[in-house]
Amino acid sequence: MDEVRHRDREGTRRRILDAACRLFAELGYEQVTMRLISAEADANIALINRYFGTKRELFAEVLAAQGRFPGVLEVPEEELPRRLAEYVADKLRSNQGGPVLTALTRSPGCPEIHEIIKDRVRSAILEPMAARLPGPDALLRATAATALITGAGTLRQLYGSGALDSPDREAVVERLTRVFEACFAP
Amino acid sequence: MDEVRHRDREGTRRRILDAACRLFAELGYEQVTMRLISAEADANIALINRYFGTKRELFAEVLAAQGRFPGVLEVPEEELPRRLAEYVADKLRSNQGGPVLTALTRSPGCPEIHEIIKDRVRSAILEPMAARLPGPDALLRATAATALITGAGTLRQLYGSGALDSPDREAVVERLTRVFEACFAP
DNA sequence: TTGACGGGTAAACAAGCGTCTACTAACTTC
DNA sequence: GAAGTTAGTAGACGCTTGTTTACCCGTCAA
Repeated sequence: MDEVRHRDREGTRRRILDAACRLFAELGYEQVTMRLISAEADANIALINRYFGTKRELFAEVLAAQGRFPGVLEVPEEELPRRLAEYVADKLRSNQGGPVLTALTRSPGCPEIHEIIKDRVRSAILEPMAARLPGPDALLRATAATALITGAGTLRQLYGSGALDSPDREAVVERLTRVFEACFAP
Repeated sequence: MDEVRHRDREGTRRRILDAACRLFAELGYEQVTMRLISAEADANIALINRYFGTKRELFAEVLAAQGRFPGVLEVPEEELPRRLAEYVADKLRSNQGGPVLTALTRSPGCPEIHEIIKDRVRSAILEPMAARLPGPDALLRATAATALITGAGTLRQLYGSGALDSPDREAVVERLTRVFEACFAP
């Protein structure tokens, strides 16, 4: 029997936004369909367009709802390389980067959301990271580190629990720490 | 008026394969349609399926036709970091990696070709590179370097001629060289 | 009680995709 | 010259996509 559905505009809107966030973060933009979101949010498809406009706009709102690079950067500068290394080794291990990183590793090359990803990566990752690096070429060094994170995510999604974490975790973290240090060194 | 078309099976097959290679290398898998390939190759769509089966199989044949990581690895070990740095700074500057690298930077997260990319990246990049690295953890170190190349390609495609090459090229090459050295160091 | 407002729903829409079928016409073989 | 083989073509097929339309019906003010 059909449950009587509550008439709860804000609640429904939030359920849709949460579902979209989860799905985009797991599958990327193109693999997520409106029908998949509606099923996950237990809401009618038409409501997605009614509340958010187009799929593109919904995606933009999901990314905008994300904060800056999650807490990883809030650390003294000398600990940053190790912290990022652990992030790559652990967080990426469970495919649990946020929607911004997922957009970089699963949905690049989709022209529809090119500008959105571009702006969000800059404001959520590149610029905060560059701001923490003293000395010249801060943006270049932040870009190198971001490239490493991005590429690691791509390979991780390709090979699952292979390669990057098949030896003991400590060896991986140690290696990545040195690489990040090379990215940041003046 | 319509030119009389030669009946040239091998020629047509090659035109299709070349066009597909060019397009896949520029746009990635999903953005390339069968109709786009047929137009670029100036051949009828049905012929693509006739000669290559499915789009997926055509893509696999394009990747298989590519050699190993193009000549970049054929260099003494101590010159490898700088060589890769120049490759990333220059070759990626013009979006001219081959179809294999493009698949990594524009078409990851497409389940349809997951296995194809996986196998090809391993055999064309990871394993040849690991084979050139003496000492333990060769695969891990090759993976780190590949992650850097991949991520650099992704960011490059995102920001165009920005970030990674906005300062003088020499600074970029110098920086990347150090990072690759950190990837390869025992 | 009535009437409008608005959240929710089902169904259809147009467009694009990969793929396939039926046909034409050029070359080869006898 | 007739018959058969085969490269090439046009068009449609079935499916999925994002998006929109037309319609319900609970809620609440008058």
